[in-house]
Amino acid sequence: MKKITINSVASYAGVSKKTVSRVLNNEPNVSDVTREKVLKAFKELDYTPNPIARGLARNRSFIIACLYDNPSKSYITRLQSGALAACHQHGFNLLIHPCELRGQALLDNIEQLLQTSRIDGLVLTPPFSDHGELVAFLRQKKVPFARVASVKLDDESISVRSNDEQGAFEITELLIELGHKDIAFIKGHPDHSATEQRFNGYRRALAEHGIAYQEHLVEEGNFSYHSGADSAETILHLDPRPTAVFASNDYMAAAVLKAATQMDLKVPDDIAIAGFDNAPIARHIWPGLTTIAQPVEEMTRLAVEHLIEQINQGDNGDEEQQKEPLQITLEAKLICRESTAAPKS
Amino acid sequence: MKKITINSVASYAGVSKKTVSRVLNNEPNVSDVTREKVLKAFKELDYTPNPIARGLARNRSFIIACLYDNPSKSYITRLQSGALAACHQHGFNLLIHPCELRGQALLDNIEQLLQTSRIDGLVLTPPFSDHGELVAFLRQKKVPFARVASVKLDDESISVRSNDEQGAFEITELLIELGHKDIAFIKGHPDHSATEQRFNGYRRALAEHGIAYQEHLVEEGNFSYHSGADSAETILHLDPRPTAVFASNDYMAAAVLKAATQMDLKVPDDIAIAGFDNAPIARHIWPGLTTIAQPVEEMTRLAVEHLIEQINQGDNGDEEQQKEPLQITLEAKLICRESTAAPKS
DNA sequence: TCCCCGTCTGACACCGGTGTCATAATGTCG
DNA sequence: CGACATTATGACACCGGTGTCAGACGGGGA
Repeated sequence: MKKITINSVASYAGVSKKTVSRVLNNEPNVSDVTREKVLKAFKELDYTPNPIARGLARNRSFIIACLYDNPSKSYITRLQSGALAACHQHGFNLLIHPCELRGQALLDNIEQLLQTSRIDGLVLTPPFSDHGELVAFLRQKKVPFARVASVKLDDESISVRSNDEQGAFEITELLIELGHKDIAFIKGHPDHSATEQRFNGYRRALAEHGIAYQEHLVEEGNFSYHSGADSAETILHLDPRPTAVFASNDYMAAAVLKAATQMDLKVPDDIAIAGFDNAPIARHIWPGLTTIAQPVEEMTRLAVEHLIEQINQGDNGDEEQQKEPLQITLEAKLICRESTAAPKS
Repeated sequence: MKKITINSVASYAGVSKKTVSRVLNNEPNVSDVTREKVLKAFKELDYTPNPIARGLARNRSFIIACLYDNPSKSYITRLQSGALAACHQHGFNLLIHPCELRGQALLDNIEQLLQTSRIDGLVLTPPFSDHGELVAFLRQKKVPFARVASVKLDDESISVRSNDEQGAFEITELLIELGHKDIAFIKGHPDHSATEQRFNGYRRALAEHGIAYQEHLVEEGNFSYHSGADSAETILHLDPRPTAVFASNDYMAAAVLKAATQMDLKVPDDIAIAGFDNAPIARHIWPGLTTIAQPVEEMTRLAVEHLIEQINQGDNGDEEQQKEPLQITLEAKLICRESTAAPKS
């Protein structure tokens, strides 16, 4: 099996390289007859253009990278799967790039990534989506990027999110309507902008239902299971004990559930528990966790789709013709499982 | 900021392109003085070679792809993280390629991947590691590949595994030594070769301890939580009920735990449960699951490391000089948590 | 001194595509 | 029917590196 290049195709079809290239890229000014000849040659020789050569000539790699630093494996794989779907649809490939937000040298790390892999664009996922320095850096370098689940909308870049504040509001409201008044809250990681959003939703629900905010019911977490366990330790030993706990994600909620079970508390009768994200664990434990499901795949898919669009159009001479800042908000969905019910008394 | 190419460096250092290239690739026959001049130019111009151009000239992409089809998110991310570690260390990048084993066109899918991304090598993870057709296909196409956790060792390709049979043996033996005699078993996905290995370990432990194998205690699963739930349904309603359940992975074990809890059975007193893999869920639930921890990252890291070595040496003229079939087996570790204890009576 | 040989270096073609431009063929209008 | 615009096509340089080969240089043996 010998290699089929554009030259083979050209001589087989009896035309020049350039004409073959025209057909490949759907350029105008190719007669129907010629086009047919070339297409036939493609098929008969089973030709696939070499993306590397293409990349060199057009200064493109057809690769985008996905940045993340997230403790939740399921979140990561959902991001990846959404990104991949969009990539494959447009002939792109995806590079994954986990890296630490707090690393002493995030920007250096990214710079090196850009240098060594020549990616065409970047998808920022939490907690990078709202990292001001990084965003500024990418803008200055003119690297196309899109943000997933970012909060700070600056009207200049692609951003796809879901409404965390509203989700947290709804789940808190659910607890309130079940009759809970003392609802503890476990915050997420301070670097994630979702953390503040979810906290805000919690407070707004309390406020709208005339329930006083009690600071001692709020614990600092960081989205990890471990931090949830620590917070649970404090919350479950309060006197009086709150009748419900709303944790900013499912891992922390699972930790609360485990701690409660170990203390022989019945969930949801003795204490109701709610989480956020609809991670697999939410339905793998008993009782299943009431939580909020976000369309993570879809968010990422859309973000990447628009990113690729931007990359491709930046490629045309038209240059910046369309400063169309795409900002999309998708709906999150409340999922009720067994971990929430009315308080006992 | 203008682009720095090999030409800029060459003229800055006052040498030819080719000499710069020699320095870049650590080729011999460059005088120390010249080398210093070029290295100085690298630093002062802050030069990074363009991997795409390099790739075109040497017919390499410096990218390898990781194939998987696995329901366990944590397993996937562990694979990825091990593969990435090795890739980054050697200046490679990683492409992820989830795809369905059962797809009508696995080989077409892979062929397309090879065509469109020109990857330098492939990492096969379960269940692809033992996919005979795929392996034959890759050999025929002369695509370098390495296998993670494969069972069929054919002495011709790189393969890094851990001993599943032994792990399953140990965990079964643990249950037996605790006093269990009726130990149910839930099999994994039939396409995964680990499934048979784990089953074999279970049977060997029974045999070595003089316990008769009871076919009705064995259920067919497929590694998914859902299949675990189905199997649990059957097993927990057997009369007499077995005193222990060993599931082929932690998700299925978690499903058994959930089902048992819903039936008001106490774990481990009424029924002991063991899993496999040490997935996060094993320690996120109560009681924590006794399980087997495999060094998945390390396995993948080693596999990729040797894959890259093979790729790089195949690049030299030496051609196949070293038919060194690398097959490594790493240790798995038994982790005891609260889900196992002696039977009640 | 001459010849041979190993070391060091650069000119040049090449990898497999794309961009630019010139030119030929065709159509359109006054 | 000639002037000119438009479409179709190919020659050639170019992207940024690497491989091949020839030539310059210096040292050692005859």
